[in-house]
Amino acid sequence: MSKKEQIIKESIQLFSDYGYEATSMTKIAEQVDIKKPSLYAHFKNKDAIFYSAVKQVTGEYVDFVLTTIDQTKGQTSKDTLYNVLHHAYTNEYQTEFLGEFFYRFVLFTPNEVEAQIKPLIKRSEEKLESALIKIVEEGQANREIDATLSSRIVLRNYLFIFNNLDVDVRYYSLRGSELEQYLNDIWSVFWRGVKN
Amino acid sequence: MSKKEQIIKESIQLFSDYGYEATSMTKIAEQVDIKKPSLYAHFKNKDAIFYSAVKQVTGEYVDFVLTTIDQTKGQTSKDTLYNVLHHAYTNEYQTEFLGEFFYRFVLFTPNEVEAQIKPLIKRSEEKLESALIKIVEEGQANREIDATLSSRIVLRNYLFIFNNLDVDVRYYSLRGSELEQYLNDIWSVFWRGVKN
DNA sequence: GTCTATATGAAGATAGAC
DNA sequence: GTCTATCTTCATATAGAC
Repeated sequence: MSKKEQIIKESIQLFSDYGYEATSMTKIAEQVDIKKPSLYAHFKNKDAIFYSAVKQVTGEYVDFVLTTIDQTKGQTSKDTLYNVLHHAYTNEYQTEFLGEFFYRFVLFTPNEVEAQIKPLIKRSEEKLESALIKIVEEGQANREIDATLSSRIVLRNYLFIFNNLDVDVRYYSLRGSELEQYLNDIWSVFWRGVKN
Repeated sequence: MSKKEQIIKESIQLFSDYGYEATSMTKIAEQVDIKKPSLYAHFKNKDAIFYSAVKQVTGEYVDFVLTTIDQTKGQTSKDTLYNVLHHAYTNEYQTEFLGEFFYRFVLFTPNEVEAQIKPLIKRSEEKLESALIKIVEEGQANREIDATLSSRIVLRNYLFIFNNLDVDVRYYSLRGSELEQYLNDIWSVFWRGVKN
């Protein structure tokens, strides 16, 4: 791994744990075992490191979810929707790493970099939504999902869970069987609410 | 309003908008129109201001919701649950002010003050949950809500919406009829999922 | 309680040698 | 590319006069 890649990797972890302001260039330099001024040989400034970190995380996040969707296709829509959700929340990489960073900065973007990173996040959301709406519409065509509900409402409710479950997982430190229980409690009411 | 109360009031707004680290003592002093060192006549340090701010916001938040529950009682459980949710999200004080602060620091507590404020937040949640579980159980006794679902599952789903709708409202800047639509989309699927 | 002046430290960033 | 040394700015916080 190049020094530049190392810097991005370690800064993702630090930004995740401490937030933007509380992550100093000194801390980043320590993590990659160089001195602070050497960082400026790789990046123009702190904002540039942050931007690269966001770009990498949003990219990995989209790839992760799209791959999961691909791998779970060919099942019923119910199973696909459930498995995508389940896989996203029982995969350690997603829950311990991507999610923490992603949601921290989606929800509370530092003012200095807001204009730069909002488009990155918006594009990643659009990609996921267009993949998921297809599954919902297939489910309605199959009569698995109530077709009197608009696909927009079903998708909105699914995304509401998909996006916000992360908040609860993090807040209650849900893991293992507790997480499994929580996920099923939320899923079961959702499915009762949309099934045909 | 005393100077001390003014400091708390203005600091809530600043912490809300900029976060903990990015809110400086200088900014707080400017907002209340005194010089920075004068702040230290009222509070020991920045953490103490933050603690007072959290204490006030969590107190007001609990009062707001409990008052809403009281005012909407005597209706069906369905109406009470819906109205509590609706009132919380169409009240400007809640959406523009309490929510922003509350969720910012519930989700991402600054490390310096985490140990002090976690108990404040936990207590406020417990109060709300014990008020809401009663309404759910009444609804099950009335046969409005499916009694084969445990009250814990129903409450969990309701709180999931109640707490996390805020995240979406803020993220998508939902207001007026858009907010109303969003809220109804989420509520309608929830209610289909739990009703008898 | 409020101020001016100041201490102390750490932040982001640069200059320039190697 | 990496370093030491340094600049500048701004942070929290205190001393002590009024």
